[in-house]
This record gives sequence, C-alpha cells and structure tokens, in this order.
Amino acid sequence: MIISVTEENYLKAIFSVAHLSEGRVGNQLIAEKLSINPASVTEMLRRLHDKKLIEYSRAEGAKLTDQGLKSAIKVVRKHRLWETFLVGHLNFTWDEVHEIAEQLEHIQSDKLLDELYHFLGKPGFDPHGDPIPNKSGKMPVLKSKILVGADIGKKLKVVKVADNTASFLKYLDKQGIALGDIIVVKEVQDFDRSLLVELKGKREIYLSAEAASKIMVE
Amino acid sequence: MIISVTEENYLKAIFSVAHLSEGRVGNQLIAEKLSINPASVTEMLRRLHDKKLIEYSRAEGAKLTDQGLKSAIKVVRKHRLWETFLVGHLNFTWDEVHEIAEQLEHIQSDKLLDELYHFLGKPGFDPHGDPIPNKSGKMPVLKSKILVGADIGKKLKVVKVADNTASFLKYLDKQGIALGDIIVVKEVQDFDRSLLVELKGKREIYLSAEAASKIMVE
DNA sequence: AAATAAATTTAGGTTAACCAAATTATATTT
DNA sequence: AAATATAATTTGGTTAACCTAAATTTATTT
Repeated sequence: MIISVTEENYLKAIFSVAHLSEGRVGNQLIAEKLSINPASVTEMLRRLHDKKLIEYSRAEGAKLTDQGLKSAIKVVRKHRLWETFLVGHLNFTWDEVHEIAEQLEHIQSDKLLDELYHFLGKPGFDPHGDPIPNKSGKMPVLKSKILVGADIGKKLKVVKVADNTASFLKYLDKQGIALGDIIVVKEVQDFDRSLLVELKGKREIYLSAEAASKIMVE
Repeated sequence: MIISVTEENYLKAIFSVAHLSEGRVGNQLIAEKLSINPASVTEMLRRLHDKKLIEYSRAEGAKLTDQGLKSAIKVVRKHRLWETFLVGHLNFTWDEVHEIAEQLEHIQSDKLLDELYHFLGKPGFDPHGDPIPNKSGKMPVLKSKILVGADIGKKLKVVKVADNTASFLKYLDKQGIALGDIIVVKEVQDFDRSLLVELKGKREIYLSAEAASKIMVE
C-alpha cells in the first residue's frame, strides 16, 4: 500500500502522543502537533481509517491499527537512523539534525534502510539517546533515570535527553555536557532544588532543577 | 525561492535534453521524458516562466535561465553524489541506485550537500562515470571515447557508460565488465562490427557494436 | 437541567499537479 | 496555395491537502 508523506506524518504524530490515554488521540492534539487546522485533521483521519491505518470514533479519538503502528515505527526508525548518520559521519551536531531527518525519514527503500543500519553498526540509540526500533519494531530499553532525584556521590553516565529542542541542546553544549559524559551529583540546594554537579571529574557546575529534569543518566 | 519537487523534476528534464538544439526544448519532449500529458507541461512551463526559471516561447520552446540552470545542476549534483554514496558505502550496485537517488536528490540542505561531498572525498565522477558538477556548477571533463572505433591493441580503461538502464548495467555485470577495468580491443569483425576484446589481461569476450557504443574508455 | 465552553464536523473554497478531449497554431506536403 | 499532419493550448474535470466560518456535538459549569 502506498502511504503519502503527509499520511506518514499524521501516523507519526499519533504515535508520538499515543502513550497518553492508552493510544487514544484527540483530533485537536494532532492538529497542534502538526500545526494544522482541526478541520483538516477530521478529513485526514477519515482517509487513514479507510486505509485501515487507524481506528476512529468521535468519542474515543484515533488509535493506530497494527498496520498503522508498523508504518509509524518504521518512520521513527528511519528518522533516528538518519540522525545517527548525520551526527556520526557528516559532522552535524545533535541540534542541527532534526529538520533534515524529517525529510530523509520519508525516503522509500527497504534495502537502503537495511544497509544504512549495518553501515552505522546496528545502533540501539540515536544521538539524543532515543531508542531506535529494530526491524521488527521493538524498542531497546534503557534503564535510565532523570538526574533530579539521583543518588548523591554516585558516578552517573549521561545517556539521553528528554527535550530535543535546539535551545536546550545548545544550552547543554554551552555547559559542556554531552552524551556519554560522567557526572556526579555533589549537593542539592534546598531553596530551589538546583544541583551542584561534577563533570567528567573536573569542573563543577550548577544545574537548575528544570534542566536536570531533562537529563537522563544511568 | 521555494522550488517544489515537481518543479525540480521539470528543470532536470529540460536540462538533460538541452544539449539538443542549443538549450531549446519542445513541450512534447519534456512530456515524454516525464511521462506526463503535454497539456500539463504547458501549465507547468507557464509557472516556471513566472518564477523566472525558464524563458519560453511557443516557437522556440523552453530554455533554462541562469537561475533555472543553477537549480537543475544542483539537483544533478545531489543525484550523483547520493549515487556515489550508495555504491561506495552501502553496498549498492550501480544498477540499483537510480530510483533511490531520484528521491534523495530533492532533500533540501546545503550543509548536508557540503558534508556529503567531503565525506565522499570530493569525487569528480559518479559510479556510472558521469561527471559530478562542483559547487559552482562546473562539470569536470573526461577525455573519454566510445569503445567502437578505438585503436586496436591499445590498453584502455572503462570510465563511463552511455546507457544507465538497469538492463544494460546488469548485462555488463554479467560480462564481468566494471568501471576502471582495463580492456584491449583485439579484432573487429567485418560483417557485424562486433569486437573481440581482452578483459583485465585475462578473459577474451565478444561485444556487439551495440554494446561497445555504450562503453566509454580512456 | 439549563447555560456555557470546548471539540468536532460540515460546507464551501483554494492551490498544485495531474488528465482527456477539443481547439488553435505552426509545419510540411502535395 | 490548399490540404494535411504535428505541436501546443484551452477547456473542463479530478484528487490530495490544506483553509475559514458556521453548525453541531459533547462536556463542564453554574
């Protein structure tokens, strides 16, 4: 079955918010996610339903079918593999890759996908630490936790960020924090819950609770 | 200026046949090239003219403006760089890459293009031996000739093919002929002008004049 | 339960790309 | 020069994605 670029983007949008309320997604949420008018969403959801890519009822909202889920996950897989390629081999930084991956994720070729995967060394996680679904759609699991509330004095490795906006990624770059860095929490300030942390056994810096809640460690 | 994927394909089509009759291309030729109805071409040529990407008159046909030429060459550059990547790093054979490159050539990112170019080692020619335009649009020149009519007994290197259809490329693979191979013409048969050639100093094979006219050597 | 607010759908309209069939220009024959 | 063939255009229509504004549901208050 042919699925258009636009249709793929809808599926991806539904997938990305499906963890809220057991896979059921309202019309409006999709509209916001895609910066599109709700009236247009109604139209497209009908089409996706006709193609058996989603279940839909006005009361319950949209939910991906097995077919729809498979397609959505494939797009995510492609997105994250391309991001891995761009950062790993073409000197992109993690805050630059998103828009380009949004284009590359729609390239249609199973062989390309397989070969890219092998070329990259069968990675499990992308440059942001997000899991890359394997060919059959399973996500590798990281037992990571957020930095807020982590044990004091323990050596922790930065494995993921929970916010991929360019502004946050740039902030981390500026602070000198990268994926894979070893970090140790020294103190927690009572009054604002900000953290004093030691970076790579060298520098000590302060992180706001806000920032620390978006840094995942292991 | 935003140029749609479809518009890019029209520019590319005009570019690819522009060497005939000094850059002037008739409506119909474009229609054939793109497997599209001539009526649709009329419509699109008007749009391309409004965008100042082509000059157009009914009598003279379409001709790329500087802007249009620049855009067309950029698409060609992207196409050939991606083909080089697919063959060089992802285990594709030269007969498999065309369709995928048709998709990849429309990815929009100057940085991606630059980085890919460097990653590939600033190649001058793609896996088919076709020249890759440099950033400013200039094509590297190969002083290659077709195998038909080449000197007998001279060592020649296969540098390009003049037919990129999958069927011809597969035929070459089957004959064991690849880009870069050294070839020597031994005899020319009078009655059908077929060639007896020596491949890599080892095997001797017969090539039809038809096939030999599509093999470029240096 | 009635009133208000929020979410969804309908109705009517747009633009980019396409098509087939009919028409009009331009070339080529005879 | 008239007749015929070829090429280009116009006309009227389609589909995928979008939009705004109005109407309808559904949910939440008072």
